[in-house]
Amino acid sequence: MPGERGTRERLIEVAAELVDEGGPAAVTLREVGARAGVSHNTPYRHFADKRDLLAVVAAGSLRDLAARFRAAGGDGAERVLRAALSYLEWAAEHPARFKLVFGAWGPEPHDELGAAAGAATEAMHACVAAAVEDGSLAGDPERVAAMVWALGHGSVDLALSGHLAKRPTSPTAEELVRELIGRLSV
Amino acid sequence: MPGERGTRERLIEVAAELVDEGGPAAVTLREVGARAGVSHNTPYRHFADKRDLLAVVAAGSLRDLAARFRAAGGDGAERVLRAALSYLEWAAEHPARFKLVFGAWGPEPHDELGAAAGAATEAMHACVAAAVEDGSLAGDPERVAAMVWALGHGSVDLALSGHLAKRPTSPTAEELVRELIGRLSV
DNA sequence: ACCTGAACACCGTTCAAGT
DNA sequence: ACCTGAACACCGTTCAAGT
Repeated sequence: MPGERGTRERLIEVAAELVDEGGPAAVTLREVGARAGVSHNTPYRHFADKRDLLAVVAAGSLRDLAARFRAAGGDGAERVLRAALSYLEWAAEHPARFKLVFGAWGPEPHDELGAAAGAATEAMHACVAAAVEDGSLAGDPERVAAMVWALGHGSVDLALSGHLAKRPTSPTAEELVRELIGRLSV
Repeated sequence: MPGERGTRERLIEVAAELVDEGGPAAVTLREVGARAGVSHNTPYRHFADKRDLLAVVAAGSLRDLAARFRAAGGDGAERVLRAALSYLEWAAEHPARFKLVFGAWGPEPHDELGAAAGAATEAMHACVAAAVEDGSLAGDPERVAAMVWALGHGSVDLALSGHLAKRPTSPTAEELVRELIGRLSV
């Protein structure tokens, strides 16, 4: 059948679903197995452990993000703004997965997750480098890219934690990103 | 004895220790009880559940942060910079507690944690409002404060997740904060 | 008021056994 | 190669009972 997929792909799909529904804590291997129609220890046939499964889910989300960056339209500073706004949208669509991606993975690195993070970083840097080159953004490209990324990330994370909207007059994440890029524009 | 403290305070202390050692996952009520010299269900005499205990730990950390903001020396933009840098230091000293404070608390709010977050936000806003008033920072105070907070928070969070230093030439969190405040200065 | 011991339901992980 | 069922150690939470 065309819709058929391997067990491994179904396990990843189901785990992502569970993360979206109730955060990483809601992902139990027993429930993953049940929803995928296999036993609760079948995941060990495809992943080293629970952390590995969650890291693969996170890596997939980061690859989606990188694809959005690459697909951002416009030129120069305008394109950087659109890429940054797509970051906010991505986080708003899957808040729990956003928290998972940037959560506590501990000291030991995970290859696939690290590679996906690197690719997303590169995609954002490419947007910014082009904008600095065509003269619509001013400053060292490395620093500008990191500032946009950090401010966008921080806005979203504070908003999701409920710590940004503590004051009634607090600006939104989108307003912050627009203001920063405005100030970085030549 | 002068060093004596109530069971409740010891439980909070021990839980904070465990968070620092191995993240929220390392905090088991059994280990908290053992280290505090009580049984594993004594915490339920003092806290609604595990989440409540962790939220109280997080609230204490946020009160420390607010105190550092208030204690920041200097004037105007200089004082904002020092407050922001103390945020970076605070996160670097207790990375796991930082992740806990801004972690996933779910939809239902926690009174003490919410109040502590509000107090920290107010302390940062007071620094920025003074700097805008004395003319060393330019812009709407609400927005400037939120930008500094968001960029500082995002830098630290990305650094702790290992996603900031993916490129060899990546700037540090401190460099990003300095550059932002430099650009916001008149 | 504060604490304990036993108990329940649940979870990650392992392993011998099945096809 | 892939999956299952039983088992182990562990955890959050509850509760009757103790002082």
